[in-house]
Amino acid sequence: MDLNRILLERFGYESFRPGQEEVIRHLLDKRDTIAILPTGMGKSLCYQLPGSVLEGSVLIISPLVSLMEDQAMRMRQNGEKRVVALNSFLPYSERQRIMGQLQNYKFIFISPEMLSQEAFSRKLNRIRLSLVVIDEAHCISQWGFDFRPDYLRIGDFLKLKGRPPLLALTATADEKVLNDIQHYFKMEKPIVQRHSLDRPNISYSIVEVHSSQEKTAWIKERVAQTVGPGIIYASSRKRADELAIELQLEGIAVQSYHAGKEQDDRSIIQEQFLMGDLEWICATNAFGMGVHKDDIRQVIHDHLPPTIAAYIQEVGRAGRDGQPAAASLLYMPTDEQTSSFIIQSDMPREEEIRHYHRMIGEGHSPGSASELASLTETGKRVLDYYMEHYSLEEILLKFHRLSTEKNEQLRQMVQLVTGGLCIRQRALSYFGEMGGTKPVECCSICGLETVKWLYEKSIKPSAAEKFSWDERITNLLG
DNA sequence: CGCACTAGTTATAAAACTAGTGCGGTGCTTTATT
Repeated sequence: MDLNRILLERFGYESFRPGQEEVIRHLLDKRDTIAILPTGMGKSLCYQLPGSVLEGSVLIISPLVSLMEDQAMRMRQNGEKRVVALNSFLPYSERQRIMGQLQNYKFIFISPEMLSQEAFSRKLNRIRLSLVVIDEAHCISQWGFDFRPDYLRIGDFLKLKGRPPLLALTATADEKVLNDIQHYFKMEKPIVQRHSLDRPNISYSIVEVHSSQEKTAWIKERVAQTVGPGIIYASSRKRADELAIELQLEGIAVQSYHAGKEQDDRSIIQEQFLMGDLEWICATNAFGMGVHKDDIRQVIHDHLPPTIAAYIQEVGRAGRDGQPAAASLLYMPTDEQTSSFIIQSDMPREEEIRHYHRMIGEGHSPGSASELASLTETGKRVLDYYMEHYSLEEILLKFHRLSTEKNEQLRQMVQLVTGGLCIRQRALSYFGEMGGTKPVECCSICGLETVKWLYEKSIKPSAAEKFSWDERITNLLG
């Protein structure tokens, strides 16, 4: 098949980006494929092209409603009209209508939760699928086990005999994430298409301080003196708000972003950041997925991310245009305990698990049993999944392992920060890469010259060049 | 677990201690007996 001709005729591109053609060929050969490609390397083409030549529909499982809406909108803008994002944003009647004629859509975006619904998966089983895509597939590791158990149920759905090839897409995957993807999505001898995670234009630095006031002062000075746009990652919503206010008082165009804000506000803030109306964003880890902004110059961490994979993912949002970018992480020794607490806090404790299990065994309804066992709503739904699949002893063992794993991952992150080794090399070796040539501005361990470009604040674009408010709202509404 | 904040303590007054308290991330889905 002449893929280059199809690429030009249907998509208008002269040539493939690195990795794309290989992934597409694997899929056309009916092989399960895991593609680790940096964001902005045209991941969506990897399923759009095969989808357009194969018979049947492409099912794309996406972690966020906003992400699927965004991608569906882009596809429609590019002329593909047979695309639909099925989610709770749609009125019930509309959803029913779409479900009734599902086979007429070429590209169907859904969440893992939607896939778990009987009515929907039955419908889906009756139509012909040419390809199943799991976008941002690392979410299985990040969320599946203790937060969004429906990620684990995707595998149950895919068990069906004669399913089409499966494509798992992600930008960052360490060995554990790769194993989780293969195992829980029940992939068969998948081909792994990798692209190096090294980003030579990003320089890393670790800044050791002794209090959060010192962190605040450092951030204020840094943001005042150096170029944006940038993202500041904080560990709590409160801290993100607090930093945003501090910086606003300095006259910086900045807003905070976290899950405690209204969805509409979140969309507008993200859009303003993309358009350049906001120079900085102070955010929790809620910010990032689906943010297509190439010119982010800095990422600052006010806290310790829970894993190296999460850290590299957040840092990787800088410098996608290939121009120099700086990643700075502020660290004080007590940060380890704070991070440790956060990652352990939502996991059900052994006593709660035993209690819940006993109450269900005695015939209490899941609702009342979870209340009696003082479980959170999330904890309950997670346990419900495990109780459908495992015995009590197996569940306890699984949670024990999960907890140990989380601590170990955090320990590795601490090691990256305090170990005194080259940060780039240490991070790359964590992903099993040897590390290529060392850039001049590598990291604070290797020694950074005064990074001059950081202090060359450019003139801001005039307001006239930007979109008007009305246009922006129209864009938001798609 | 650690941090920020509050209330209570001291004792011829105000600020400085101490003990106690609350808080800490990520998202999907809700179609029914009133």
